Amino acid sequence: MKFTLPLPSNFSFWSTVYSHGWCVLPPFNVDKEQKRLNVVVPTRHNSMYHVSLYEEKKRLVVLVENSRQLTTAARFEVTKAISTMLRINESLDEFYVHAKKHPRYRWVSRRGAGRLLRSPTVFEDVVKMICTTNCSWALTEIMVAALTTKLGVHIQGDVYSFPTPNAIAAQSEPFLRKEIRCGYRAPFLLELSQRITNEDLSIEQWRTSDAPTEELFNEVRSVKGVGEYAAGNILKLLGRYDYLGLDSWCRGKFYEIFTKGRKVKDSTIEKHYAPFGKWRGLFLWMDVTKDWYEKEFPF
DNA sequence: GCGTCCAGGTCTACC
DNA sequence: GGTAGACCTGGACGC
Repeated sequence: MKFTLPLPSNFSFWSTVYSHGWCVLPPFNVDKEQKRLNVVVPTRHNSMYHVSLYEEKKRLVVLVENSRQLTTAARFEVTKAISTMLRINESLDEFYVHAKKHPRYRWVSRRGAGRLLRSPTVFEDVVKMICTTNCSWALTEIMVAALTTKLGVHIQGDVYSFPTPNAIAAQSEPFLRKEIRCGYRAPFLLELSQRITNEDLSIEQWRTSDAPTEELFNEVRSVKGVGEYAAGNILKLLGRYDYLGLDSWCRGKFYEIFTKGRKVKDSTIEKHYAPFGKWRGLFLWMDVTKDWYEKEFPF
């Protein structure tokens, strides 16, 4: 089944797809030949839709690969999920006004940069973020691939959904360590999944929470395995950019761009971005990923 | 091929 | 509040 969705004038599909590494972590998958983003969209009634997305004539084409017909309710849910993932209805006008004031960031609105791709659920974003901590990107890919193929639902071909909190909570710690290769992160993933299944943590409400950012940050930090870096970046995916979420890669890029490769303290980096107020985390991300936008396929 | 070392964030114990 | 060490894996390196 195929339908299209309108896109705002300042929206760039490809800039959003390649806003960070999520697009290559399953169930996301990029088809470079056809310039499509493939995703698996779960719905409330446990239906899973394998969807292929691409831009055509300023509209987003939604191709549902595993269903010929969608009910009105299912189509509404799929549309809502895609809009959430691509941040289609999130206004970045204020950010772009800010960016245009600085010659260094004039390229940002021109490229339609700033919308950070996110998963259908907050749970998926948080699990993936934990899987990026203290390891190489290659290991993150191994862990996420194992989570989907061993604990997700098979959709079609080599496509699997991302596991639910229930699916992870039902596993043993040794299984997560040995089969998912997540090592010492295993108890963190188990505790997170169990807190959600026991209804001790309403993680999906974070995206619509109107709590002050600092309060939300502390709640995100209450998840074991989520430290300063992970929480800062999870917050960016919740639409809050007050924290930098620095990791070794970001620090390295900052040194390269601003200090001729000389290491500086994190507090120096924080002072550098302080003038950007609540958008500082996004301005940092624009700096460290600027060279991505000059390539068709950054990775 | 094998062993050793290192990088990568977070947690916990300790001062 | 700050710091050291442990956690675990893949990759680089030397032999």
